[in-house]
Amino acid sequence: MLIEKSFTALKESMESLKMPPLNQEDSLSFTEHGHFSSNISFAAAKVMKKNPMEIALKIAESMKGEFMLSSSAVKPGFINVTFTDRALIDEMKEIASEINWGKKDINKGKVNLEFVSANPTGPLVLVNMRAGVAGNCLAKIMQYSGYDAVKENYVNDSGKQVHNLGASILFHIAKDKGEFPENGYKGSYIKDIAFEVQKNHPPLNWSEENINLCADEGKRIILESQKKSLEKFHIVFDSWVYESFIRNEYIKKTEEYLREKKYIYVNENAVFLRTTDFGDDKDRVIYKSDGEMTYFLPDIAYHFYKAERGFDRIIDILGPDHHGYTSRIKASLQMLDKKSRFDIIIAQIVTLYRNNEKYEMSKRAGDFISMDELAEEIDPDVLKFLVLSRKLSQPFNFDIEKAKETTMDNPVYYVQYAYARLSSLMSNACINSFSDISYDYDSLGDDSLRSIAAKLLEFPYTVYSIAETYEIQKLPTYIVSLSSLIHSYYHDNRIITDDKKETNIKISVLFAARRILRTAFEMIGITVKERMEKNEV
RNA sequence: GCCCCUGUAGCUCAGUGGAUAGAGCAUUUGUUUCCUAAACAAAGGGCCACAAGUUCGAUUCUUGUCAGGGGCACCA
Repeated sequence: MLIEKSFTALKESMESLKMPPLNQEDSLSFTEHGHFSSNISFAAAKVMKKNPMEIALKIAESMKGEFMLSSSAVKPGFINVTFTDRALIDEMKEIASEINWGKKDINKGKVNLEFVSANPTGPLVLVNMRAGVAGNCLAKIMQYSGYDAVKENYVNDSGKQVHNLGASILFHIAKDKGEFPENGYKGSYIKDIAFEVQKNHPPLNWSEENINLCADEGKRIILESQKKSLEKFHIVFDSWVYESFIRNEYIKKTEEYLREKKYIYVNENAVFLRTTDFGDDKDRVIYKSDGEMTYFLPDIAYHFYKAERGFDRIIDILGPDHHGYTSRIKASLQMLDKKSRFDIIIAQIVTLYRNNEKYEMSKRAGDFISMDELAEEIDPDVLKFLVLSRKLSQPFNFDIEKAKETTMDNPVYYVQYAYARLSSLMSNACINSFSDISYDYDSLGDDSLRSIAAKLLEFPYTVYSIAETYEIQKLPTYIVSLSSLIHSYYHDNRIITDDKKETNIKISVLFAARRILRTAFEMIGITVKERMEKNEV
């Protein structure tokens, strides 16, 4: 890859000048001043205590490589490199011919990516959709960047909330029922489940045993429907971990370990964990004074289980309600003394508006819009693109009516249209694969075509950076800006002409652009359309 | 009270320790050629909340102020 070659040239230049070794990748930026820009001279200037401009001049002068048209030092000390057309054309060929162009083939380690992890007590809601789409996308980004990513869903299938679910269901069945359970679930789906359970069982009276039976049936039915909801968005997991399994297999082990390490103490009959030793603002209870276990211990045990499976990195994408929860889970992971890197990403709240009015939601009261219902109103492709375009750590507000009204101006159609235009060109020009294109010429002709070619070089680096920073919105931003270049070029230029050579030159770049678009679409999970169906709006 | 997040164009939001701060929508104007205007081009619109500090340089980092949002548990 050209950018790799540039790094090498930069490194060799700095070595020959006896400059300190610095991480070149950190200093990479893509600007309009060249195909490759670096501000490494500023970093070097700090270490060497010299003028950055002076350093930049030396580096620019000594950088070597036949792929470079020029390398220059500018103003305060930037280094800009411009590639030759010949080198860009060779790069277009690489993109076209290598199926996984840009994908890192070195193994950077195993990653566990946990997301969604909803309680099996009701339909998945909007923030689950947000986290699901983001997690799915992030896993693909990690894989492209050289990581071996495992997508995991944790199911809280035991504990109090499941008991409440069972009681809420049985309430609609048992004749001798009492009051509606405190903290019970009120959604209408509960009645549907109750009806289902009633069909398969003899009349049930109010008893602990029957509550558990209803809970089991409820969990099963809800999990099935959650899976279906996820499938609508093509969210698929590699691994499902059940809390019941963790409770049986890992709680004891974890507790013994923590006790041995003396992180546990008793105060007023309650059992505490010294999370303050690792930065939490207060110690947390793992057994209440009535002897009941809190949810915290199974969660630690679950992370113990994760760490034990040899992941180099563990990532949790959590909902907004876990905001105050991150410091204690991080503390507990440090207690386990595993060397895995551990990151928590909070997927912020999704708030719906209808005609500028906020739509208040409460899951427990049964008043909410599920991700299924939303998918019925708005095309999942549109939702995915919208959701991924916003920073995950920021609250996401949008108006359903507006999202429907403005479909004409929706960015997802914009980018799909760019792809469809390219596909049409390829079929008109009878190009089925890169072998139909000739790459034996030395000029790209004009700057607008050159800038599309240069934009393609950015793609892998955009992806790699997301794998480290989790700023997924950079991918949609990239796709939109590439699409914009394509639309603009398409509008201004006739691509297929009688001049075979010129046609071929244009096609060589556009074929590669189409390749990159396709890879990017697959990463964010939107449909790749060879042609657009005209919408009646 | 304590903690976290946010404040960038009329609106919804990107972005960055550096080279002229961007996009979409909205407004005004112009452009229809392979997949079609679901597109392109141009114009207007900004004390990057405010103030101080850090340095060669801050919209970006630090602190404070003001404003908005979210979270605090022997609930899950």
